[in-house]
Amino acid sequence: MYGEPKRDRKTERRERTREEILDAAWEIARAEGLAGLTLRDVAQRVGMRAPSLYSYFASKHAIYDAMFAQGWRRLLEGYGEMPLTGHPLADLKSMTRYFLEFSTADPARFQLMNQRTIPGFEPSPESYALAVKCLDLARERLAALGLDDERTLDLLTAINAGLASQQIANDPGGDRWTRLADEAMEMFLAHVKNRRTSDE
Amino acid sequence: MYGEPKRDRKTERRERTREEILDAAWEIARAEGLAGLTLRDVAQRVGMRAPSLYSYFASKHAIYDAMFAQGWRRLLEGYGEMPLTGHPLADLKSMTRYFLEFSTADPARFQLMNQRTIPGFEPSPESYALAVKCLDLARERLAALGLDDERTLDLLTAINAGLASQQIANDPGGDRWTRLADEAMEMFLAHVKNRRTSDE
DNA sequence: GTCTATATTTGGATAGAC
DNA sequence: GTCTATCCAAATATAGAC
Repeated sequence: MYGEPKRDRKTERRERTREEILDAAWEIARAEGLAGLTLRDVAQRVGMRAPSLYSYFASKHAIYDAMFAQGWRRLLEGYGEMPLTGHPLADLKSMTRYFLEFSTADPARFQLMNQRTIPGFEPSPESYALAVKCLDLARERLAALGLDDERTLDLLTAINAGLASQQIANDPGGDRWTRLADEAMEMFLAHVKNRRTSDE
Repeated sequence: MYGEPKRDRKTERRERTREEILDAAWEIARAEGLAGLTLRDVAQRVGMRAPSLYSYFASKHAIYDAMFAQGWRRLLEGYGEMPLTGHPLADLKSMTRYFLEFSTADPARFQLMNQRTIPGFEPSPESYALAVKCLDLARERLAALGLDDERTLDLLTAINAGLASQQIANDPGGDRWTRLADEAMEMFLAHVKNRRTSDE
């Protein structure tokens, strides 16, 4: 009896290869479009043949699913590490700016995370849970600013998604919509503040 | 010399068939997803074989292009026929509501018109001109309400696109975001009015 | 775990008869 | 203008050797 080894080198190696494959998939999605992803191309980029990928992922959709999870996990981490001030307007601006940078930096990723465009693909419950967790964090952050109802959160996500999607579709690489981020947050905050006072 | 016939029956018939084909294409896009469109399926639905479609459209992308044009033409007509009151808030609400109904009624159409999701597809200049014309109309309408700068228009399109895209992606068939339309327009109008007075 | 070979399906597009 | 026949290419996925 030796007990459990502290690290499972085999599992680690496997996990590294899985990430290599995902990195390659992202590169191809960025270059060819999300729907232009093919297993042959992914395999070639990691120096394999297409069938070998099946040792790491059960299907092409499983790769999309892992990418979906990776995207949301990264955004969640980014939000988690963001320094906040407690000043509503400043924090809203920071979060929106971060979301827009994250989104426009990789339109294919935005498409996978936020739009339903690959026929037949639906994220697994585990992957979807990460998206939910990310929204939960946003909800907490809003609540910390004194904004705690669901409608407010939905309005905010619509504004942010709209800015990102217009930027990506109609001015890729530019800043025609991303530069409206601060103004949009001023508008949003003034609105929700005003609504609260007029409720009293 | 008989002069020109008033109607070219051949051209008319051809045009009718083209529209039949497009109708079929829309049905399939709605059922299978925009990217799930195939020439075989389209042909079958109009009672043809796939190669026969090439008498009407030069390629699959040409079909997408015609669909793109059709979508924007219809939205343009809808906006054109809309009765307006001259009251900014009421008119903004009407236009946004109309856009959201139009968009959520056919997610595949929204995807084709507003997102860049089909690898390799770009609308022809003539088709794109319709999208521009539609935006021009929105610009005029805003100007008639006293809102005449580009930033304001961009902010409005972002809000509307965001509401539609969130509704379609995260609550298809529901009204979680579309029901925010009126509130969003109140927020938007209050903001642009306030900006003008604080400019003076 | 990776490969070759291949099954299987599919889809866009063309040639040429009728 | 529609068809049959076919091309050509691509893509996912599996079987089985090494």
